[in-house]
Amino acid sequence: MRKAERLNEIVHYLRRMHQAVTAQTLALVFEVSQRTIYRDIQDLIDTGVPILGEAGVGYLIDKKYHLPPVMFDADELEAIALGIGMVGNWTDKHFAKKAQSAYRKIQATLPDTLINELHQISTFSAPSHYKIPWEVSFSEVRECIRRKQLVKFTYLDLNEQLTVRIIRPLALISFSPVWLLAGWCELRKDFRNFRLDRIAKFEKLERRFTHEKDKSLTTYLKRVNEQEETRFKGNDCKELDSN
Amino acid sequence: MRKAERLNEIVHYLRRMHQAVTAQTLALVFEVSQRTIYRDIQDLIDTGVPILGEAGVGYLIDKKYHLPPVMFDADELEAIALGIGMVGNWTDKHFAKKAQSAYRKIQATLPDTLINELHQISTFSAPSHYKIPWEVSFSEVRECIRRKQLVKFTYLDLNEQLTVRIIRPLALISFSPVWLLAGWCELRKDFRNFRLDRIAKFEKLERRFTHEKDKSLTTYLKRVNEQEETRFKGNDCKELDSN
DNA sequence: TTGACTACTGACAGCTAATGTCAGTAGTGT
DNA sequence: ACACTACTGACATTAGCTGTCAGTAGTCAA
Repeated sequence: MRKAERLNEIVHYLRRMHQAVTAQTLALVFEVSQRTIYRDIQDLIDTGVPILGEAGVGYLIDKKYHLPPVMFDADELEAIALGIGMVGNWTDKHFAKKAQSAYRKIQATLPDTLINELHQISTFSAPSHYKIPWEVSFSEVRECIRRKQLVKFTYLDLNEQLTVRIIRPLALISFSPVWLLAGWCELRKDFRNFRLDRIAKFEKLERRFTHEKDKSLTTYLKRVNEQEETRFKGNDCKELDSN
Repeated sequence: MRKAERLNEIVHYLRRMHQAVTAQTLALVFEVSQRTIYRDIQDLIDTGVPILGEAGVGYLIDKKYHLPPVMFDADELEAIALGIGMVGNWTDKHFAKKAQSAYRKIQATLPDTLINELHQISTFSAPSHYKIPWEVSFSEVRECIRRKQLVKFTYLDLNEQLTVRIIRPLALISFSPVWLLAGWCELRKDFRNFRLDRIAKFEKLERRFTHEKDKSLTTYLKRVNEQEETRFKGNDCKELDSN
């Protein structure tokens, strides 16, 4: 069953990438050897999937390729419902509402057989008492990220030092009881994380910033991944705090 | 390669036929045993293809069940993605996989305009260092809930007392760093919560239980809600532990 | 032109997962 | 009651999937 699944996934993967994808990338994503990817691609082409391979470039799929009808299974529904619930418990009202409306849209398309499954869902998320409250508006921060708008705030670091920061907001990261705002700090000229619950006097600045590769989210995530790989586990949350 | 191809062909075959097709027919057409057909159909259903099987009749595919002809907006997509991420970080591998595959199915139906939004998602969930590990298999517990199968285990309560419990498992509840198994305790003749990380020697019993209203999840949830309303906030997790 | 990067092929050993057989349970329609 | 069907479990066999290694050839940029 592994192969059949993978073939499907490869098609989906290629469809949602807009650029060429190399066999090496696919091999990493699907955790198989490149040789296997080459065989898979060949099999897909043999069965009529319009994949184009070019040496030195990678693979491209013709978007027009038509996919078979698909539905969620019971487990997938349960996973989605749980995810929606967690979002509701860990973000703000606005975001929770969006999660709910997405969920309703999904429900609306379900056939009767699956609606019954919904009533049997037995995995929930409860609002946690461990939740650490924050002052800044979650949705406001998200808006600044979207609009590439510089933000300014005072930050109380774990050494209880107060500093004023101006940063390019890049992402909000849920780190269990706390939320982190990841950004490029204009003061330190480097990436930094800030705990939402330690941010005060949050304000949007008029100034927007433009995409710069070495100050982008992609670069940041890449760096974090590299760090993860080269250190042992068992650290606590403190290390993620900024200074 | 035979199987992957056959799975595709079966879908197309069922779509062409407008009446029910028996497993025997499929077995003849594809020159495999009926047993293999049954397995294939199961695999297809597992991946979300809406095939309906009826004893005495045969198989039908429902063409209506194309996935959400639904338009999500950018926020909804972000909320779903975040939820899926949280599920991945807080449950087990099996469940996380299901969440992922659901997400991919949603992605597969998105029009190009929305696919661009996916690349701009900036709200994530990081695997938490606060996560408290548990011994029992998350998926195994879920299976017992589904199958209404009694379970037995030893439980270490917060007073460090060890007891052996036999319960009707009703639901898994995420309570931030810990997961709780909610159930009807056959020993105490009442509803109880058990922290997954304090459960040991988990075993499924042969005996199944039948639905009894006053021992059901619905009743339990109703009771919890009533309790919530009549007490103040600020309690910590201890109260949810059982004894 | 060179060098880096890529697609692609063949061979082979090891092993995973697909398959058929058999035997049984349970639902459907006549 | 009966024929017909979907569906499940166990088990031995083997087909085919996989990784590794080694090599050819196309693409692109400097």
